[in-house]
Amino acid sequence: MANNETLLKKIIAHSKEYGYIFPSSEIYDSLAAVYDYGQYGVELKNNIRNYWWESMVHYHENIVGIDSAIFMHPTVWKASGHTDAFNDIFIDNKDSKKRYRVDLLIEEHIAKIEDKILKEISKVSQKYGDTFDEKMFRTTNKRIIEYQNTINEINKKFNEALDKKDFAEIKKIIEYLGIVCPVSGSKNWTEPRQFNLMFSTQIGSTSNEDNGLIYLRPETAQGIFVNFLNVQKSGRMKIPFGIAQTGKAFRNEIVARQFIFRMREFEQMEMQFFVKPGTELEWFSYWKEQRLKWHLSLGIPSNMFRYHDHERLAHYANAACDIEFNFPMGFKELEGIHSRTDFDLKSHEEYSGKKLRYFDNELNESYIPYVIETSIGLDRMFLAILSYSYKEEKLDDGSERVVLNIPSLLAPIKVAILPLVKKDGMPEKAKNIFNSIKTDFLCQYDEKDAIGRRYRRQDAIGTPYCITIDTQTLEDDTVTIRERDSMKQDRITINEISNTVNKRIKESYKLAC
RNA sequence: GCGGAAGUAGCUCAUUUGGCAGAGCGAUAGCCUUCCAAGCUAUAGGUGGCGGGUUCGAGCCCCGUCUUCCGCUCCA
Repeated sequence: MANNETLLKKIIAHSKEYGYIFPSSEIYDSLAAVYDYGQYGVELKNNIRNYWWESMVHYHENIVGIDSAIFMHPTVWKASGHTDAFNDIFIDNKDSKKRYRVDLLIEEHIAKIEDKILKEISKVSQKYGDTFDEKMFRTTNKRIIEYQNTINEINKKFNEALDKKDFAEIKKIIEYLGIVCPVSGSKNWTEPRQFNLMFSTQIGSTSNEDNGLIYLRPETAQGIFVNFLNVQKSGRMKIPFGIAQTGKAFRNEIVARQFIFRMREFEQMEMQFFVKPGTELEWFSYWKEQRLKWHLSLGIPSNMFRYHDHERLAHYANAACDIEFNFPMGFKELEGIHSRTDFDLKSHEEYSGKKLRYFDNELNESYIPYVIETSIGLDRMFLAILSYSYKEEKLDDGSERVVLNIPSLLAPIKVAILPLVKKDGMPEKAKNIFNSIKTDFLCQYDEKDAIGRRYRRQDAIGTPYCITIDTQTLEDDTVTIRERDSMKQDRITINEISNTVNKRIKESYKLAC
């Protein structure tokens, strides 16, 4: 564990030193849990996004992409459940330092009372056997009626306080009920507090009641759902079909840490797949499998990944699974695959009053499609690639090197062009080569310092191929091509550079569809 | 948000009763070098996180604040 902690630290330091990731607004002491991508970071990030986009949108004729706005009508978030679900009220126990969701504390308390009712019932039902009438008993037994009244009373008071956002009243209820912290056993509570997980801002001219209060989207999925009909009709899409989107999302995390794993501003790559009701679980397992294949296609070993099936499901799902990656902090969620049922479209139908249905010619009827969601964090994928790639190697000659074994398809710089020495016309020759292949790959020219040191520099930023120009190049137009991982060199002609690099990159991954 | 540790050059770290702020690596320019870091010369780079206080004098002591790291509740 200690090793893994230092590994993450090393990756963070390496990212900063070599232009991958910088803390946001660093000269002003940074902004917590916000990061900027540097000159190599942006290339890697773009390459990951492109690979995802091509695998999802270009290689599937029944999946199309969109790019919806970050600003959305505020009602979208009422319909999605975010306005309520992401506005939980928390309370801290001062002794155990534990934080609890107030509604869950109350729920637990109510569950205890319900337990008492059930005990009463089972006691009596054993006595009377088959002739026992539970309904009758519930409505007539004095004790049960009392319990039930208590429950109703708590619910009523709590909901009233919630509606009014009356935090003082909420605290009173908790104190009145004598709820104790399960850990410390004390009733030493802080004031209840609200953590709004959505960022809000003002927009001038919306017509809603809150004076133009709108939110930055906490997920990109809703942009897909509200455009479901637009895309389906304009694209003449037939079920099953998918809509994909990548883009920024924003969440005001209570605790945002672990580098770019959990940021306030992050980027998602989501695909919502619309299917016939009743077929959703088949499609769920299909996409579960497909998405893992996509990860493995990059050549990262399969033991770095694992599935994690959800036991407790979110309000909108009837099946859910994470693909977890073995980050330096351990196995953590990288991608989620959810069977979202018809929750979102149905809810948008209710709130918007617009029919969001699909007419199925085979069945000769219309229905609200069910949805399978694949949702991956781009920044998390970035961190996965980086933490898999970062290696400190001890070489045979006793020296050490730090290398990023980034899958070459995703590497920021693909080719470095290096004159062996800075004289005898080698720099000029090298610049000619640079100019002739710069339209094929992102290249970098470097003539400073000894050749070995330049190789190490390229290793450190993860450049898979180095082309070196030497005396022989001047005689017969051949160069050496050096592989980052093996450090082996081959001699090829200048004309072969593009094809060779292309071929080797293609061989390094299995096309994912 | 709460508790614990830390913050000195781009990076890693020195600088002790409180007395002129330093080194290595890196960077830049040049020299030397014909294939895997650590050859030579020169140069740049610091209001010691920031703000206040104590003191003749603060990087060091005190207070506040910000940021980062480590532990606790949600999520992609």
